[in-house]
Amino acid sequence: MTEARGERAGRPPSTSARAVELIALELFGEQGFEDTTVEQIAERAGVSSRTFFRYFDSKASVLWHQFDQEVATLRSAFDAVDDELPLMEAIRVVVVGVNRYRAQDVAELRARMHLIGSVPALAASAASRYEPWEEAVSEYAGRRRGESADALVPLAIGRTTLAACRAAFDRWVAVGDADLTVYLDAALRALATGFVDEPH
Amino acid sequence: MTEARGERAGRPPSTSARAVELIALELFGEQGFEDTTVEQIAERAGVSSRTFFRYFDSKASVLWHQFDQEVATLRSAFDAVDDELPLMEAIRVVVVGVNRYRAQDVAELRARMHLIGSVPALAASAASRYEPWEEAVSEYAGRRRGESADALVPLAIGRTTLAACRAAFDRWVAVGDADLTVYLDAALRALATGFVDEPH
DNA sequence: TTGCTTCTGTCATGGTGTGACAGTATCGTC
DNA sequence: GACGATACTGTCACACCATGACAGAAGCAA
Repeated sequence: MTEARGERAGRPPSTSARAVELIALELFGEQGFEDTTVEQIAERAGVSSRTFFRYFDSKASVLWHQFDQEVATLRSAFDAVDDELPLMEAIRVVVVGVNRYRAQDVAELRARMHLIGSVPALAASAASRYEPWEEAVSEYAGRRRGESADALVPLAIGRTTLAACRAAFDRWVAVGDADLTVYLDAALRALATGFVDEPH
Repeated sequence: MTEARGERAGRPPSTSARAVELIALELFGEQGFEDTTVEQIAERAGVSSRTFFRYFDSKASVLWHQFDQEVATLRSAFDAVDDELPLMEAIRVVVVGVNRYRAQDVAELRARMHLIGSVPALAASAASRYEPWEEAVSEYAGRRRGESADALVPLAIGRTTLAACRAAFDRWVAVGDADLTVYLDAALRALATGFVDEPH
């Protein structure tokens, strides 16, 4: 009978996932990912390490907290895109559009992507984190092509789209002379042409 | 001065990486990857768990022992391929050719790929293991296009080629009604066309 | 036998991640 | 204000992975 709850109940959380995330990013930047223990993060956040693992599944999960939420954005963008566009063009428009980060977030994004790219343990965790993102693309491709998202080509489209975007991210982190969207657009255009040898 | 060694020296190994690998695969099949401890593998192999970690970097590394050696095969195949072929066609020919596994190895390959696809910890380890494979493709693409392998497009070609192959592998493991090379060929042909919507 | 080399086991240790359980802080209700 | 329900927290114990240090074992060559 006590179903409908007004606002909240029980003891309020000591902190928030976002706050812990920022502390973790700070420590990772100071002394590296491997040399930072969960206990250090928890201590600076004012909680026990046991509580850290209630906020995040693993030490690596901290880096993906923001990203996980962006998959929903991606899905809704696919729902809104014009289906008159050729398939790969629609995907490019959606992906580039979703990645127009606000200027204030660029520094944090860059730090995060740099860590993911340079720390083996984080690169390893990437695969499972990117999976929902890939699936969103595969499902759109399947819908457009009238097949299951599990079919070979939709699956390949999801995977290769992510692969092209990761290449763009890596180049952007390494060079960074232009906006991220420029790199993404170039990589996805190349993918859509099948990487033809440009006649010069 | 004791440089040139005849055959061998020192205490001979108790076992071999290959023998430990087969034991591990057996145990993983029986009771799953997570529920198999390194100590169990080592015990059945007649060594201590410390010695296991001298044979393999980690528990997951066992699954990649064979794969690591195939990258050399891939590289030499790229050296031998006809450069007159269009770039993506050459890549397809090389990759499909390298994957013509002998019939006797198919069962083991399938078991391995199934584990890699279904166990999160193994999927996570995949990224770092595939990296040299991707690089081999990127280097060939860079050579053919007259750019660095680190440039955006060669990097994207390496990553997307692997992504397409992984899609083929997954479908082959799930369905498996035809030869692996059929799936690889189809995925790489689709990639080379930029996933155009087939007119029917 | 001696010395060198290579592989091995034992021991100790640090770190991740989880289950069990009790404690604490807030709610709504009487 | 006392009460129970709820949600979060800390402490404790534990299994497992992975690594460094060190000594012992087993082969070769002189």
